Amino acid sequence: MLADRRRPRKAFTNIVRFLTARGYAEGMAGRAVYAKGIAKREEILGAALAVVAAQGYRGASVRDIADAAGLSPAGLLHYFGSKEELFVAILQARDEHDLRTYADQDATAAFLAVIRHNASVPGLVQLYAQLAAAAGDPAHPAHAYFRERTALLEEPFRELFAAAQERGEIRDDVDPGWIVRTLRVLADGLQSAWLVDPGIDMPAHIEQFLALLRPLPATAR
Amino acid sequence: MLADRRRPRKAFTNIVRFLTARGYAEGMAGRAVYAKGIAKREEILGAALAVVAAQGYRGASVRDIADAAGLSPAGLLHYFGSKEELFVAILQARDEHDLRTYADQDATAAFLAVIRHNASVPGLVQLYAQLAAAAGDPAHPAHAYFRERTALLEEPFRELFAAAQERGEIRDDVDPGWIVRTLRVLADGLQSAWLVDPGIDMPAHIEQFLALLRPLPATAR
DNA sequence: GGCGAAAACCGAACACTGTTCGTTATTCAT
DNA sequence: ATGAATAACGAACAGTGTTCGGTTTTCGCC
Repeated sequence: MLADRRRPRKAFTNIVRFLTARGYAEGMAGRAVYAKGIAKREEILGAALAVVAAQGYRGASVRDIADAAGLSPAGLLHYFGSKEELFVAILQARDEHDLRTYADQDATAAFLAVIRHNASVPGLVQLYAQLAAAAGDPAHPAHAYFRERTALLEEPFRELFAAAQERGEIRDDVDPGWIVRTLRVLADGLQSAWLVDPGIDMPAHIEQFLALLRPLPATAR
Repeated sequence: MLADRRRPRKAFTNIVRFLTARGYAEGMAGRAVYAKGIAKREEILGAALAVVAAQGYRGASVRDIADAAGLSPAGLLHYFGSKEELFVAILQARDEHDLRTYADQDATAAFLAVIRHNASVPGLVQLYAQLAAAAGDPAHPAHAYFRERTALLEEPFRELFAAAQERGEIRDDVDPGWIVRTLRVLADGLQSAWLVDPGIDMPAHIEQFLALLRPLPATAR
């Protein structure tokens, strides 16, 4: 019953397992089943991201992406039901990659690492920001995606911060749910702002916020 | 030379004056000069917002908006050079309205009042979130708009928070620039998140953040 | 190893998008 | 009342995402 007092580690391994088991990740990758199809699907995702990075979200048409992937528009739509679903699939692939890459790190360290890495892939950030806004429409595929993703990611983070509170590492007069939501909303907003003004130092900004959460110096001095 | 120690009031009056003088507000409202034209321009703005509120951002075509305003698409484009500029003009009109409405209030109170009011106009929030994301593209009209708006609004807020720090009302170990940027980014991100999950209490969330800025109880107890 | 069902893929068409252009009708200062 | 600028339109345009019927390719199974 005594709480584990060691530093939190491998925070996301259970999420990764849950996601892959659920088919959220590359397992049920749409309608691709043949070996060639699976490879092509991956190629399309890469081509789409490259086109977005090169021409921006606005300038990325299905025809452009299909050309870049060596495919006709109709051939592309065979894998992803629509352009919107293709874009969502890119974000899902990114999630899966990030989870696998940072699964064995401390939660906040992984969070900061992702943010730091994002600054090197503006095309992806642009796509994310655009879809996060479009997710406001319940009919948009991104809506369900963001709802699921948020619920899935916030839960373990909440527990981690609650544990950190009990350990006395962060102030105990703030709700862990509020912290997690703030971090998410702050990160999303920062990325949108960073696209407009690349001078913004996203990791430093987040770290400043985390510093605000440190406990009051009542017992410290 | 002694600083005014009263509570901050009428925080935005100078901004309003600056904006209107610059033509940012309804003064240089595009190409409308005749009485009928000015009225029609206003009608289009209202119709566009109504269509967005009713059909969502995605479902709001130029033809729909033109119909709602009793105009042909070409007639509409006479006032606003493009659909994107029309949407930016809606946000500008909103800014102007908000500034006039809350100009005589305390800055943070006005900020919270705007957020609170936004929860009653989801169409407008959706439009704002969408354009804030699109502003990442330097070629998009929203880019220049958001850059100007950010610079214009953050400056006085920064000074207000710096003054509040000197008055000892908020912790002095955080950069006022960071506070202001965080508030903006937090508000923007919250609105996007609220569109996905309307259960979020935006004003309460912001107030929680402001509470974190209150000075440490070093002298208090 | 060839059969056949399913997947992969395409060409052509479709409805719709935002925008341009030439032209006509209306406004309003002089 | 005149005339130059504004207001407004119809028609056309290139481009969009998507659908559909059909052909080619893959690959497990007998």
